[in-house]
Amino acid sequence: MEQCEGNNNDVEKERIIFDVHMEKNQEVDDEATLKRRLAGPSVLKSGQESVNQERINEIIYSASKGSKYFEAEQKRDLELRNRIERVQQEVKEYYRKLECDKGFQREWAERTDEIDGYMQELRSSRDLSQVIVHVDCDAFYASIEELRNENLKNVPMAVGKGVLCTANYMARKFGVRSAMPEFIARKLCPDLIVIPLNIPEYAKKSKEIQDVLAEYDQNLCPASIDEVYMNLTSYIHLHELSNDEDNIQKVVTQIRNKVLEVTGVSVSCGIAANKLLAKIASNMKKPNDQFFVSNEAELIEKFMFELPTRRINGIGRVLEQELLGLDIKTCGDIIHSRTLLSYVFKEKTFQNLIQCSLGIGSTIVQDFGDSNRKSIGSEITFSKAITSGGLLESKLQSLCQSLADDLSKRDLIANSISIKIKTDTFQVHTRQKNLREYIYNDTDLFCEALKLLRVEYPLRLRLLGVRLSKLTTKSSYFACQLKFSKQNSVPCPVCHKNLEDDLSVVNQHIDLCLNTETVKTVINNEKKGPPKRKRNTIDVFFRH
DNA sequence: GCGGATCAC
DNA sequence: TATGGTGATCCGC
Repeated sequence: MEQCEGNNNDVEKERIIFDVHMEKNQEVDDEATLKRRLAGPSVLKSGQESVNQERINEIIYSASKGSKYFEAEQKRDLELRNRIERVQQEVKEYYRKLECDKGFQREWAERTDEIDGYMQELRSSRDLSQVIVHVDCDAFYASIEELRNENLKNVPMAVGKGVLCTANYMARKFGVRSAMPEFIARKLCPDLIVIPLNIPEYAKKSKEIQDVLAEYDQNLCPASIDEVYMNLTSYIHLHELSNDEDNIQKVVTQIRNKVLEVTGVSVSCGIAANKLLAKIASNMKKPNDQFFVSNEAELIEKFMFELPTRRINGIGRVLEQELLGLDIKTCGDIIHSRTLLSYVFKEKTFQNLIQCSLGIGSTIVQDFGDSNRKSIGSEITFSKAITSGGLLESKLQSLCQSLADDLSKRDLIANSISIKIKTDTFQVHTRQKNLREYIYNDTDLFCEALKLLRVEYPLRLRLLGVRLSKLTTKSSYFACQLKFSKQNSVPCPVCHKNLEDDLSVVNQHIDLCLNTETVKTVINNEKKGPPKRKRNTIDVFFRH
């Protein structure tokens, strides 16, 4: 009973804090959240420390006002704020029940115990034995363009077409950022030089960088064109280096110097015991520097405690706002409000929040390459909205053609197709269909995509896309074929007819037969691939 | 299974 | 005047 009263006092305190927070929230200017939204997702990127964010947001806001994009964003912002308000009302109700509803008090206390048990399990599963480094190239595309043309080094410059992909640090001082439309960037920085994309160059440089890094870890895991995870544990062992911070820092400094020397690109590194922490760490000291996170559990949790939620990979603008609506700013706040959050969010989201806030993450650094691919697609934005009809359908056809090329390059066939459309009011829709047959050539893609598209007429589109999923490789089919092969004749696994043992003959025949359930089953059995990586989930939760 | 929404880069 | 392309995942229905 005593404990129960203690809890009640705590609840009372929480409720008062929350009410004060809600009152403060009411005072926030209605346009403030929209201004932040329009400022884009990369506001907290490095190189922005010295800019006057308020002023920049004001310029972006007035430059956007009146456009269809603006109106669409305004609508989304309103929906988000309504959602947040609904959750806040829910929370008020929880606090009300906590004050007077004995049954709910008990449930809440039990839930808290359960969560604490879950956290203990998570903590005991912590693997702190690995030395993992996240390598992140600084302003990657921009730094490559500077290597290609030295004159660009001393001027504000960005890379992209219509929308910017990245900006050099000089441009960032003006508030120019990735994902920003060019015309707004020019308002912020009239002298901005904008360079068109040279993706093949960037891919080449990316490979060069990976080649240097591979000397330290052969199994390195590229996370994107400009990011790599590596595991230095073996390297340190092999070179009989001691495992202390000093030594690790030295090795990473050496790696960064080597990358810079060989490729001309500066990188930032995060060093930690898992990928989650390493990723956060590489962002702590950008550009051209490194940050070390201890591998002692206590220090890790201390590090996470003060960390703003947004720094976690996977917590974006929306979830950040939703959390702020509950007065949650840091990972420490997440842990503190854990019971409430277990009511507010779904199981997956909740567990992820708790895990991340404890600084627990995967230690698996392994490149699955293309074998893990779930979908492949192609989409295009039109310079002017296109209405239903021949022109739109010819655009669809060329999308299907390029997609078919991609498929054949990767030896893939697909069992599901979807189209994506964005109307001239920036509303996005997808239409998906599972197929009875595997498809891969442009004609079949176009035929299926066209059916999905025509249903939606009449349309006025600013974007059209096609995406394929339920993929498998043609070669997995070859493997299946070999299994069945005999000396000089091969039975077709579909119709069991004996075929001449000649690759092209068999291939042609099976292409024709590929639409039967039999083959689909065999192919799926052959496929399977590496086991799916699972999060450390413990299902003590939400058994009902 | 489908469609919308969110997220990363 | 004007706001990208590719891929993944989660959630509600």
